[in-house]
Amino acid sequence: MRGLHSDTGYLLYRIGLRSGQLFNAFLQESGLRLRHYALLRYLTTTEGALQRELSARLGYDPSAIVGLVDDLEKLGFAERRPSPDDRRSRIVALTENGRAFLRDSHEAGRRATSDLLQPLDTAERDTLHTLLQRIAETELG
Amino acid sequence: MRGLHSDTGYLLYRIGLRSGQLFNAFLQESGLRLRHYALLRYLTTTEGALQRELSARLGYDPSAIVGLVDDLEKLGFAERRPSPDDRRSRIVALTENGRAFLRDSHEAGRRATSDLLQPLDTAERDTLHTLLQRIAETELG
DNA sequence: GGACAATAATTGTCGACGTCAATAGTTGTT
DNA sequence: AACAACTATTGACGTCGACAATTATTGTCC
Repeated sequence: MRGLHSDTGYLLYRIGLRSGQLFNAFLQESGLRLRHYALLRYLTTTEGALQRELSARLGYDPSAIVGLVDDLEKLGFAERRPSPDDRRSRIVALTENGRAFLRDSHEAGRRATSDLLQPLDTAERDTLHTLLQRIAETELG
Repeated sequence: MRGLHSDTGYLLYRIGLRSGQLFNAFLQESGLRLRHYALLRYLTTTEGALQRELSARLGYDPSAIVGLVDDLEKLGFAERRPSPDDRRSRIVALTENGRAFLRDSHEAGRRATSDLLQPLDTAERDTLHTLLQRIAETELG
């Protein structure tokens, strides 16, 4: 029996942790964390999303979404709007400030991932990305 | 600008979290967690390791190693032996019970990873493993 | 139409985790 | 002999992810 590094699942766990650390390091100066950033970037794909939807798509607990949107609202990067057809729901949407922040930080974000994938050449990175996306589609929805 | 799922680093982060969850689920009945399991499996690769060495190889803080070895000692899966040439150090080694536990749980462990990698065929799993190992060598030592 | 289940957001709690500072005991150096 | 470096340990702190409970609102069913 060999060490755990022979196990793909464990490698994913370890490298995933490291990747989160790199993301958080690049976000540090902005006062955001990876989860805020993920939420912001998800908002770019939609006009506005219910918190419920954010929870499902990002894989965070609904209770976690509350605090994240609170923080983003305080920074002026996102806002809650009342839903026209359901007074329970609130629609979360990017603000202009949020869009500007994403534009400015885009390069730094790419660099975080690029650091991690440094040992791989371009073709290998593509391969890795494709394989991971297949897993993500099945496992994370 | 697209969502974060287009970013390989973020995918690694998300899938890594999921992998850790699957491992912990399979370990639940044994009372261990992924970190204990990783330590146990590392011990199979060596006659005995200083806690300092475990910290470096597994990427856990030295203070975390203390608690993990405590737990494993209580369960009888590992033991601390005095180091002959340095009274500061303790050598951590697998016990016979520890070896038996690893034998018994080996299949379940493989299944946890196999579940996660289900969307991939054998060749793709090999490819993924190779790429991850390249990253791990550079990033994790 | 009225009772009741289901849903959206929120609050609070809990254990696990990663990081860091501080300490005691031991060794190496000069 | 004095002092720096190292090993294991303890303790503290903030973050993170999972869960239970609550409030307000909507949908369903008889």
